Amino acid sequence: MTLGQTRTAAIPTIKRLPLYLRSLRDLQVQGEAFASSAALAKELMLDPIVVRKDLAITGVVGTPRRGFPVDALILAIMEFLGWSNTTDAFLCGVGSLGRALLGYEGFQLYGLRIVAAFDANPDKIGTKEHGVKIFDVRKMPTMIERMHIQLGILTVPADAAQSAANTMIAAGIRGIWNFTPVKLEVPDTVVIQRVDLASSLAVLSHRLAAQAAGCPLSPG
Amino acid sequence: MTLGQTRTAAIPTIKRLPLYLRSLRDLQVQGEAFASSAALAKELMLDPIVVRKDLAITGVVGTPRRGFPVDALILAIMEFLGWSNTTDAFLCGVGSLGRALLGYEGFQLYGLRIVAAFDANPDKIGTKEHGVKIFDVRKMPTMIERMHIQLGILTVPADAAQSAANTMIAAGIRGIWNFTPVKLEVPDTVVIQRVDLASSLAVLSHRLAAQAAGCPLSPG
DNA sequence: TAGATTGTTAATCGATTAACAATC
DNA sequence: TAGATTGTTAATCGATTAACAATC
Repeated sequence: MTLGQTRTAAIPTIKRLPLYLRSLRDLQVQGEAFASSAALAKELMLDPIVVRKDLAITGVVGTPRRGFPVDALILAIMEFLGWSNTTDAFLCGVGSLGRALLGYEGFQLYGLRIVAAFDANPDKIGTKEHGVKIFDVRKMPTMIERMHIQLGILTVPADAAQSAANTMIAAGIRGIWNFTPVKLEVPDTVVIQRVDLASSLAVLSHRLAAQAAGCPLSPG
Repeated sequence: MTLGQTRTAAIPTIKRLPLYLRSLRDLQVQGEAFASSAALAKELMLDPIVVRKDLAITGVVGTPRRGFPVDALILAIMEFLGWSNTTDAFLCGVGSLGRALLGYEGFQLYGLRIVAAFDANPDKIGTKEHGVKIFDVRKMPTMIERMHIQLGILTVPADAAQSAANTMIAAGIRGIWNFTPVKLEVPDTVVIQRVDLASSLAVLSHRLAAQAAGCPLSPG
């Protein structure tokens, strides 16, 4: 079944694509034209078979004895992820985490540009943070509509998360990158991706405990 | 095979434990003594079977018709994750992300306390951020040894990541929570857990693209 | 050509889901 | 007791790993 240009891919594969992208960009800077699955696998501590299977979804074919063309692969991965064309996003909640994300310059590599931030605190409204202007959160809906913003970054306190998400969605946001610990209830036309520090720390804590108990686990 | 107190558990299960913890704490505040797998599942949009299987690794048994005892379950999950006793951690790299983590009060719920921060910038050394003192990074090794710190939080720029990790490990750190995009090379006695924003954004981007192409995906 | 590397098809492994007996 | 909910055993599903033919 053909679904337009978007082929369905496994989540683990999609999570690895940015890792390849980073390695490939390093190789590109070093002037390498080709990268073998073995070389990429070694750098990322993966199996070469995983690399070949993952890269297959980009449609780029490698050549035996040489590997995969670096430039073409970078373009194909970015295209696949929709990172070729910059996506404009709004950030809601300029606390310490919100500020940190506004200051993160790496997002441009992922085709993401935070064009405005919003907060309820009058002291913050009208100021700038890392070059991004902070607006009154009450202006967010009209600005989302007017600028056709599709992606929202949610960095408000937990108790304001669901309400802010509702506002975003009502105004037409299609995806929310959720940095709060709240499980948002949203219509299934809206995509939610949560960054869960607690889950990450849980895995670390458990692996530390397992190590201490003398049972070395494989890297997760 | 008994491996001390630590039972081996699936990574997906471990990642879900903090979610249960959060829901259970809410229920505890509401005065609920018992929680059924169905109730927890509904709140977290999971299958009740998943909940029961996950909770089984804590050793807490539920009672038919009532569910699981909330208080006991909270304690058991925290114990399982090693969050009952506070873990002292050092943070290395007080950029915008480092500052954000220093300001995050939620960590105490996860048994984590950042007791000192380190940076190479003389302007930052000697100051405090969110109540945590910032020291010269050159003092980090001796302080790790003296205070028997086991956990390091890495928020330095990418090009300083491997070197800072080496320093931490040489001084006796056993686990690193890695917020840089660098794949660290470490001895396998050291546990690394990476928080990868790019992977998270990749999944979001891909799901948005899939939605746009008219093929709704199940939540990941 | 010989040999290394790709891409694909099959086998394994592990997590999720289903079915159902046990029990309060 | 009847009925709801647990816990376990089996079935399904999907990702990883292995095997190997194709090809430069």
